[in-house]
Amino acid sequence: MASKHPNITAAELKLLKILWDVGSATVRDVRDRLTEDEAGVPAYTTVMTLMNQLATKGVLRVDRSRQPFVYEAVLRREQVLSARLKQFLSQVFDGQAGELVLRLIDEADLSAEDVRRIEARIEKLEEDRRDSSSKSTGRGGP
Amino acid sequence: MASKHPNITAAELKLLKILWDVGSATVRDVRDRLTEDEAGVPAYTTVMTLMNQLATKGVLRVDRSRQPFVYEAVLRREQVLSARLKQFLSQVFDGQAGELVLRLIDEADLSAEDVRRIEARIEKLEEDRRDSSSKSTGRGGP
DNA sequence: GGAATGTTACTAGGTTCATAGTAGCCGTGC
DNA sequence: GCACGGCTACTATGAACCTAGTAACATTCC
Repeated sequence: MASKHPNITAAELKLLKILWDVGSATVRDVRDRLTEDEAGVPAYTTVMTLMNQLATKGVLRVDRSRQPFVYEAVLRREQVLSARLKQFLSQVFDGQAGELVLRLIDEADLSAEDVRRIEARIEKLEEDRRDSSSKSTGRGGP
Repeated sequence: MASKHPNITAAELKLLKILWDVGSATVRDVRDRLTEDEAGVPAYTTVMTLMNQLATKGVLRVDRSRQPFVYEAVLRREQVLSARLKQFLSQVFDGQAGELVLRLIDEADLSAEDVRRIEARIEKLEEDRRDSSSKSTGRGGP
């Protein structure tokens, strides 16, 4: 059954990311791309189990007309990451996004490029807000 | 056994937050403060079990000289939230903090105050970086 | 001191999760 | 057509987690 926001576990997410990167892949393809992190690459059948779980949840689509089966992500990266972020934000930071951003600026090492982009985005956000409130404030005349 | 980064589960974190807020509390105090979310307030003994698990992990200290026992957080809010953030950042966003910040700016609804603070923090960060690179770039005059 | 009430210690059940094995199926190569 | 190699389906195990109950213990109030 396909829910719009299925619960995706950590191990599943790792596989899903690979699917997003390569577009579509077989179990073997995915397993080959798993970088050895701590505990080594999981067994072939473990990867298959996880991918089938994802398929059951409606996160992946399986093309069974090909042999071996070809898997492909149904949910877009954007959706999933946003849902995860939202959940994390409320669970850990009680929804206080401002706090989280400040902390990231302080603790994560942002590149100069990152900083530039963030500034631009903040600038844009403020402009948008000025524009949408200008009719009521009367500010911004000729 | 007290580890510096024990695994704190979602249910445990909820209790821990209360402890951070009130300083120290009994099982009953904590339970009384649990706001009814989805599934109602858990049983008294459930709260106790969780708090004892936290104590076992070294997250809480228990004063057993008082009756009922009084619990208090050992780990500071800062440490725990930072560790969680770090884990989330690497697990979901592959460590790309810039991406995460941009997404928050776009999707979370930041207050005007939030935006102000973020701007200031970014400004400060850039100043710091200018200062620390001025000796090598030769910029900044005699 | 004994009953009532609250607290703690211990135990347990049900769920999700990560991991993987085994048996059987299917197509290929000879 | 039959053996072999890879693939799939099904099943299993062990850990972590959330929840909670029961029984024993302490405290207090008469």
